Amino acid sequence: MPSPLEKARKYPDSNKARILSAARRLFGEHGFQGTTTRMIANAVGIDISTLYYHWGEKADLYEAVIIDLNEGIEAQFKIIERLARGRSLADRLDIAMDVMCDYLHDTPDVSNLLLLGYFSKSKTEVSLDEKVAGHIANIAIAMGLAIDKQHVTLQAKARIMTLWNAVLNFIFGESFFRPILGVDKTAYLDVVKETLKFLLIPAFTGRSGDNGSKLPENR
Amino acid sequence: MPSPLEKARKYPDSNKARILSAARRLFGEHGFQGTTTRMIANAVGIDISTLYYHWGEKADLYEAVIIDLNEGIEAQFKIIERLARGRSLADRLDIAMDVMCDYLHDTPDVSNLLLLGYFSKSKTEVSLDEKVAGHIANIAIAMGLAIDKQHVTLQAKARIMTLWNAVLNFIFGESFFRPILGVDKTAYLDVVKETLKFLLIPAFTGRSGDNGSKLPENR
DNA sequence: TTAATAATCCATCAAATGATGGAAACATTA
DNA sequence: TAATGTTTCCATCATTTGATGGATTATTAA
Repeated sequence: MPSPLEKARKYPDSNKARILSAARRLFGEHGFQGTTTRMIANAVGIDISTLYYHWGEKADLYEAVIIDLNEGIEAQFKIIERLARGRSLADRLDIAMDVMCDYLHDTPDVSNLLLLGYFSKSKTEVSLDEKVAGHIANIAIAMGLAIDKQHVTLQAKARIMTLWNAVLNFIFGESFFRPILGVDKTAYLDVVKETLKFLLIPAFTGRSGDNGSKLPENR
Repeated sequence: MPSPLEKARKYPDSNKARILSAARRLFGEHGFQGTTTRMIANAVGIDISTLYYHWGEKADLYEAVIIDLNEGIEAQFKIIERLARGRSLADRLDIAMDVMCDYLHDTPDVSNLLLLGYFSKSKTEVSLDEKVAGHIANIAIAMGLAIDKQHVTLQAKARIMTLWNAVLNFIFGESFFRPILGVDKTAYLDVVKETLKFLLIPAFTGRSGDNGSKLPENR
């Protein structure tokens, strides 16, 4: 028996799938509380009762969105692991940063929902923490900072968490941060990558991360 | 004529001040949408109409909270600037991290409200961006990365922003991140400081940030 | 003390919101 | 075609929420 999510993914033109997609975008944009079922139904162009028919109550729909989201992230980590295998630490860090930044920039809902999930104290939450703990461990292993999931040091976790969150922040907060930096949309992603590598590379490899910058030092 | 905020600060036992204080905590905890005027009035132990009498509509109260908040942050930056003056870059970075982390950890509302402000797309917002741009520039100058507010490079801004946000994330998301790291409340702040310095110091000074760590390498 | 001002509460409104029952339209299968 | 199951919408409810008018109490000034 296929799960509701599998059914929705299988028929992306169905109303059920469209509801999930619109919910993902709107929950990411306005948060759980800030999104009404009417907003979602409106975005799809259907009546709210159709929404309730397919997904049950609002919290259930939100949960489906989060689960869907996590599966996408896990797939992305598999890609990183494959690309990074056999490379040097500096290369692995570089690859991981690029892949993550590109992925999150292309699917901004992910950043939005993850950050809102971290910070919302509401009880009606899927257990995001276990998922995230797994993600962190996966990166640690892919980067060669740990040999398996059971042996990730506190320090490695904290450092990965910092950088992972930094990407999420820059993507989610683009409309806030980009005007402050005064760059256009394409330059923004480059600045973000460069900044994160500037912090990341020397800390982990002991060499400077300033070389190789393609950005002018103006402004 | 004193502003409403000045009046509230002058009489911290007045209901007007108590409303502001409770609003700050609750807005930080549940966001603007997730906080009802009844929740705030309830926390203070008064009727909602008293709240409306003192602060007008909900958005006005929220605005007062944000303004109050920013003045606190600015005061904190003055402290950093005073402590950092004349020190070496490595020392300045170290001092800035310590002061910021301690301040934000003691007043977690600040992190909560700032991050929610970054990420909420609602229109009813005070212009936080200008304030934050000013904060960033202030840090850049205090750290000796810029000579004045008009000459802060794009790179310096982005780097400071990253670290500033990292602190906010760790404080706001403590209840989410601390279980993942598996440390107690007091150790958490040390891990955060150590992690940020690990990234910060070598990137800016070219030397390793691993020495001087007082944390065991276990787990 | 008295008049005026400030602060508080009670009752209530209108709008928005989550949610549901039931009828109608559509699709599938026998 | 007839019968059955699925999907959609209309109408409607009960709550919640932001907000206000007006009466009542407390405070201050004359």
